[in-house]
Amino acid sequence: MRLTTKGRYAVTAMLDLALHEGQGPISLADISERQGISLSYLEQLFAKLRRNTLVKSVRGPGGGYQLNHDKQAISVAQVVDAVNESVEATGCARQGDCQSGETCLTHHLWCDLSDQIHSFLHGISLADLVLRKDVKDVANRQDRRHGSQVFLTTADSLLADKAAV
Amino acid sequence: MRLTTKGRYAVTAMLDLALHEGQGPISLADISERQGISLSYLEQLFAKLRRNTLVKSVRGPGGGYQLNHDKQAISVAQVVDAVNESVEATGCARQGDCQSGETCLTHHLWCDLSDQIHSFLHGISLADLVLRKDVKDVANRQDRRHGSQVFLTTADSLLADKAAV
DNA sequence: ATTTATCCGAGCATTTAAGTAGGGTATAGA
DNA sequence: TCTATACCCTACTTAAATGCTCGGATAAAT
Repeated sequence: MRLTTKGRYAVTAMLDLALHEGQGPISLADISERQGISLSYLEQLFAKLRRNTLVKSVRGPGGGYQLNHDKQAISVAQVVDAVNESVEATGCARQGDCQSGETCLTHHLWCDLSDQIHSFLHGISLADLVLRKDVKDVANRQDRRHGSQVFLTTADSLLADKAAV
Repeated sequence: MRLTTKGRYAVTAMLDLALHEGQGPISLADISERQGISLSYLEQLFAKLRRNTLVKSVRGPGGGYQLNHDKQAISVAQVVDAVNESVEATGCARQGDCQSGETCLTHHLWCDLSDQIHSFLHGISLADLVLRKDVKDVANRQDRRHGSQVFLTTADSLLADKAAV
């Protein structure tokens, strides 16, 4: 099992798409600038996300990427899985043949751990993240800094202004 | 974050010690044979476990390793930590400076995940594992195969015999 | 036609895991 | 005292993955 910037980048980029939903296709250049991720690396990640039908692309000027499903229907676990970062703690892919064909001493422990992690990440959708206060705060900071027009509710604006002071 | 055979080996080896507690020092050669782990690699892992005072060693013939604390007092999390496999999902070690000094969009998500994993692994002690049926079954199979005398309760013997048929 | 963007593949530096190799040192027992 | 056993330690090797870069191709809007 491993969780590195690869999976974190993927989730961050997908969340960026979710945050700017309704603004048409979002280019990778925008995401790269806002989230501080290398453009070429983003391309590779989005190739996998597209193959897993999590996003759809529009080519040409004004093009970019959009979520292919509803925010609520995309879980963090799906995104992490899509870029090949398995959230699987066993070494035998749950087969139980960890020790030369037989079950190793700690097999079930790692199965339990895998279940924990998977159900945790599966229970969080992009929509859930968009609603979180800490996410909103960071998103507003990023949008202000990179000159994107954001659609804030009055309440959100007041909160953001307060946070900025 | 990463969890590979390194951390799994460490927990498996520590559990082997816990299972054979009261039989004097256990040699790494025994653990190597029972658990199918390279002897030299075990030596490296136990160097770290010893530096973290999780085990104590006895040198010379008849020597080996023993748990340095009570089974109940050693958690899986401690063992994994000892071999430098941090169960930390953030890339900034919780500092919140993930994106060029500022907090990245998904920082809090990975903090939450880290908490989940850590509290799960912290809540499981070696004593807990020793009591599990699946662990007992594997341990009995291993001991029978490698000719070690095991101290079974009558109930355990019956269970093990049944399982062997 | 030119610009903007997604696509696609090759390649590369760095790190880590996992294991090998080959020394040593302490000690129980003959 | 000798010797076998076992811990101890350092250094190397192999393989794989991460996180990039670079160069180019294709599609579409101006």
